[in-house]
Amino acid sequence: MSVNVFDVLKERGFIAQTTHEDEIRDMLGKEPVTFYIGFDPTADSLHVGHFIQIMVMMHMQQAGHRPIALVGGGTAMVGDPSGRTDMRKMMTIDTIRHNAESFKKQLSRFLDFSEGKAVMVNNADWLLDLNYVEFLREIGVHFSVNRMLTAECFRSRLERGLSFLEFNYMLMQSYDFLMLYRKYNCKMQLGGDDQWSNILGGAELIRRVEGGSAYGMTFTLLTTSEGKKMGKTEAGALWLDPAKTSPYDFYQYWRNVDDADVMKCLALLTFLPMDEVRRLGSLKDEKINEAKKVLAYEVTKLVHGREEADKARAAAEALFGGGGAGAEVPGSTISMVQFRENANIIDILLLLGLIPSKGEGRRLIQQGGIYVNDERIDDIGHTLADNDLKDGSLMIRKGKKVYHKVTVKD
RNA sequence: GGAGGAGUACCCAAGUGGCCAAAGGGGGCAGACUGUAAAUCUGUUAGCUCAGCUUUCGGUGGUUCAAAUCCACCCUCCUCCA
Repeated sequence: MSVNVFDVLKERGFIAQTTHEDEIRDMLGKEPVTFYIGFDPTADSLHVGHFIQIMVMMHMQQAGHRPIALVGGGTAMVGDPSGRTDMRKMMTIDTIRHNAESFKKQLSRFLDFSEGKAVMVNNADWLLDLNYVEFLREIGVHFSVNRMLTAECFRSRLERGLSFLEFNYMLMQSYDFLMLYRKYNCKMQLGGDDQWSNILGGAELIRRVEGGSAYGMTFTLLTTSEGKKMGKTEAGALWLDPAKTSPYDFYQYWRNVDDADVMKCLALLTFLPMDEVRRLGSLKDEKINEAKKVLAYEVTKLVHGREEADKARAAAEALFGGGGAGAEVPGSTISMVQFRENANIIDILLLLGLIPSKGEGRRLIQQGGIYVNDERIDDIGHTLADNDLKDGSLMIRKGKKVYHKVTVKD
């Protein structure tokens, strides 16, 4: 092994906390290591927050280590209190099962699961059949409530309330680590920095029960320079599922990150060499737009593939760069009948889902935020006519950045 | 189980009979300025058949010409006691 993956992760800014920095570095440098990261299926798609963990797994796999992707079909039944200020809604078993399937599909796109190079497990397989008393006697005995309560993730919740259900989450996750240690000789657990206490719990459990050495490492959460969580949009999270967040929107999200966050995102979310990352990240003023284009393209390519990334980039250039009459511009197709029945500008905006209510539409127009074929609409009673169509389509723009191409077919 | 306290729009939070579709802040959206950035400034932020009407202040019912505001019951959360 030429370059130690630990150094790579460190240089790129992934690592937040480690249990034993030197030992971990040594181990990763001299032998293939089996490690795991857990993903609780709380939604039907992974999002960008998960993607950073996936990046880590890819880096590790490339360095010859073996990732275990754990889908938390069992732990999702309980809900992780870490990083939450309020109680989670309990999820139904069917929902969790469905989500777990989606997670599996998405994860298998990023890692090579052939020939045992990576493993996918679901902790429902061992958690759901546990016997309560046995579990308490075998595992529960090793946990000190006093100590757990001093953990940051519980302390914040003591003020707002913490159910016994959630309190057990740490034990379940610790048990996962123990199971994987026994079954796969899994020696490391990685995760987001909010997982630190849970990871420590597992590493300590293994040391106590098995006398073995287990390690943990956490990664920076993706936050903006102002400390806000990244990957959140008004519509919710930035999903990896193209049906939930279109590749175009995904591209645009990264195209529009703050100047201050460009370098961090390039390091964490692309495989570009660090020299290049540093070069792009140090660009100033409007030059930094080049870096943002690279970022948007590279991340979209990783998540959605080259073809989708090309399309997203072409659409962006057509719309913002005044380039060719964009082919892959986001939009929708309606029938001639629909077009004529909704000729009123507000009706068509509503039909296209660009506004949530007519009141919103009136406001937008009154404030000059709606354009049809690049002409500002200033009358809330404006109606579209057939000759607004150019080659059977027209372009509606809302604000500065939201483009929607309407194609009308018979 | 007992004693107190609280539940207001996307979030925080003011409002304790009419002047309340509800102050202020945050967030969002739009405009100006710009680099598809940030900061700043301005407007806006329940719905509709929009200078009028309808629905909204945990829920249900009541008092009143008039209720977010008063009364009754219920639900949820918090604190202290057991």
